[in-house]
Amino acid sequence: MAKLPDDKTLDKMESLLNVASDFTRLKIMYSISDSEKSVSEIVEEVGASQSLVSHQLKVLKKANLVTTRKEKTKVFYKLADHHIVELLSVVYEHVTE
Amino acid sequence: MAKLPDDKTLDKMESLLNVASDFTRLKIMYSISDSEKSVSEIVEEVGASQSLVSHQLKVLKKANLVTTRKEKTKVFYKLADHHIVELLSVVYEHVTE
DNA sequence: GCCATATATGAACATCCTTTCATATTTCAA
DNA sequence: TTGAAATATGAAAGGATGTTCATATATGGC
Repeated sequence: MAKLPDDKTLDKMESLLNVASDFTRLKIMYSISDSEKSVSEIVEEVGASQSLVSHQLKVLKKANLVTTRKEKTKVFYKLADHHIVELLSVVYEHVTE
Repeated sequence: MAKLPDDKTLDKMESLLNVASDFTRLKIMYSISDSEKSVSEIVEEVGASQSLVSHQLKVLKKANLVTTRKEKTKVFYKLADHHIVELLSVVYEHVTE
């Protein structure tokens, strides 16, 4: 395994893991892992309140885990890159083996 | 990407990510990623207090991320399996690309 | 048994986080 | 421009979490 990363890198790793480590946000990430979805669609799929989903989407966006596209009154969210899916896969494999 | 896992699995994923998402614990995991180490060696390498390291090792052990081996007065810790290293790698790649 | 070393534990504190509730903002249609 | 739909925001409550400090427990050598 590689050497211990410097503190700055470890900080970023901690942040990423922190953002990923939430039940609601995990559901949201899975919800948009196939294709982009509007907030209301995510709310529907995830089964959480509109407010909560909006708050958590903001967290995900601030951490650059998702990107957005606006169309009329709707806002579509999707995962920022493939690393996110890989991360979810590795974690999923670990807990379901 | 796969379907949304059931709540039980998501709970486990959340727990694993939660445990991994801490600065001190990340350092500890890297410290023992090459080979097993005693608590005092980990304390030395990580640069945190003995108490903190012991507390966090307990967290890691409870989550089954590490295993232990006792020898005389020393306790050696090592990563439980290869998934942990993979997880660290994926996260590292994401934040350093 | 007694001491020194290694490790673990418990309480306390401060900080951060998730969630809810109420409300604000934006955008379009009529 | 008024209303409705979609999304975002702010404050507040409640619980969880990381860290420190002091102390306890265990183990082996003498």
